[in-house]
Amino acid sequence: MGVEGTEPGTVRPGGRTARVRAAVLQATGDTLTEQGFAHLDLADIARRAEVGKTTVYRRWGTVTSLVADLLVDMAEQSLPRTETGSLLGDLKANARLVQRTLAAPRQGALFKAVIAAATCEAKTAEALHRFYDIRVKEWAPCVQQAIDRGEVPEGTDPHEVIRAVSAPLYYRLLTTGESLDEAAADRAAEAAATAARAGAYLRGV
Amino acid sequence: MGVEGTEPGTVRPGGRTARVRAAVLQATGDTLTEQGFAHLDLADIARRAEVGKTTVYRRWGTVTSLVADLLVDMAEQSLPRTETGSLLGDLKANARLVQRTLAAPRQGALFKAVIAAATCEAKTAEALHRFYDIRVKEWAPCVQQAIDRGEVPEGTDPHEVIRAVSAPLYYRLLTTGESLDEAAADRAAEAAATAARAGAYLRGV
DNA sequence: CAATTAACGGAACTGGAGTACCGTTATGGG
DNA sequence: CCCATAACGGTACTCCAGTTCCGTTAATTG
Repeated sequence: MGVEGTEPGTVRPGGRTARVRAAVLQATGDTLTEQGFAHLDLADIARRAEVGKTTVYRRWGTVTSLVADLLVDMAEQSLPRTETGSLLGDLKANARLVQRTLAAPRQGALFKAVIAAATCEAKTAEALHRFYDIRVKEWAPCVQQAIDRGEVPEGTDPHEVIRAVSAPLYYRLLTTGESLDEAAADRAAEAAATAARAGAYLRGV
Repeated sequence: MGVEGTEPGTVRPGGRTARVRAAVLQATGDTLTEQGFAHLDLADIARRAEVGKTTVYRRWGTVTSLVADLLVDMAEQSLPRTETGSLLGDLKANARLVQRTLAAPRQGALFKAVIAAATCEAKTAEALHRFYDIRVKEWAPCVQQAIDRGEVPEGTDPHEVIRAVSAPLYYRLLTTGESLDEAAADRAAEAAATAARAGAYLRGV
C-alpha cells in the first residue's frame, strides 16, 4: 500500500528519471525561446525530448507546472557576483549582467516566457519569486557593505536597492520595443545608487 | 471583385459589428482576469460573449491577436493626469494611480495577462508598447515643467523619468509575492524624483 | 426604401491534445 | 546479485478547439 501523496520522480530520482527530466527541461527551454509560451504543449515537448508522451503528462501534467520545474532548475544555477569595492561599481556590474542576459536573443526570450507563465498559475509564480529572491539575496551584500562604509544611510533595505537596479531594465524589456544597451544598464545603476545614497530605500518608514 | 486585403469588420464597422466587438472584448477581459492567459481559447470566448464561434475565429483568429485588439481598446480609454505644482507631487500622483490599478484584483490580473500575451507575439507586443507609450506621453509634461522650473537639469528625458516611477511597481508585481501598497508607490516616486534631480536621466550621454 | 453584400451564425467535420490502460524497463534496497 | 516496484512508454481512445461550408441577417449606398 503506497501512500497516495508521493509525486512521481521523488522515490527513484536517479538514473533514467534524472535523464528524462533533463531532456524534458532542455526541450522546454528550447521551445519557450523559439516559440514563446503561447504555443507550448506537452505532446510537442515529449516529441522533442524523445520521451514518452505519457511520462510528461504524468510527471508534470500542465504547461505551467513544467515551467515551474524549469524555474527550480534555473534557480540552482547561480553565478557568483563580482566585487568592485564601490557601491556604484557593484551595481553597474549587476546591471550589466542583467542587461546582457535580457539582451541576448535566446536568454531574453526565455525570461519573457517564464514571466508570462508565472502570471498564469500560483505555483509557477511562487517558483519565479523564489528564483528572483535567490538572485537578489546573492547581490544584497554589496549594499550592506556600502551601509557599513557610511556611503548609504543606516536602515536602507539592501534587497530594495538591488531590485531598483533590475526594475527599469525589465520594464523596458516588457513595455517598450527599445533595445537594452549598456547605457540603459549604467543609467539604472546610477539612478539606484543616487536614490539609495539619498535615503530613498529606507526600510519600513 | 473585392480587394483581398480587407480585414473583416473594416467595411461595415457600425451596428452589429461594433456590438460583437464590444461583447467579445468584454468577455476577453473577464476571462483574462479570472483564468489568466494560459487557459484562454476562442471557443470559450465566443460562448461567453454569446457570439458565433465562427465570427471570433474569422475576425481575430488567434488568442494573441484578440488581446492585441483589447489593448487597442484599452489605449483609447485614457484618464487625465492630475497636476500638483511640484515634481514629487506629480510623480507621487502617478505612482499612486499605477499602484491602485495594479493592486486592484481585477485590474492587476488583467495587466499581468496582457503583458504575458505580449511576450508571445510581435503584433501584440507592439499594441502593448503603444499603450504604454500613450500613458507615458500623458504624464511626461510634468517632468518638462520641472525642467522649466530648474528643478531638474536641462537635457533630462521626461519619458525616462515617468518610466522610472512605474518600473519598480511592475517589477514588484511580477517578480515578488509582496503586495503593492502606498508606501511602495511613494518610494518609487521619491526615488525617481531624487535620481532625476541628480541628473540620472540625462538623454543620450 | 430597396438592392447589394459585408458580416454573422448554425451545423457538420477533422486533427491532435490530453487520458486510460497495461506491458516493459531499470532503479534502489536488502 | 536479485527482487519488488517506481517510473517509463506504446497503443488505443475520447473529446473539443479550430476549420469549412453555406444559409441568414442587417449595415451601407444611391
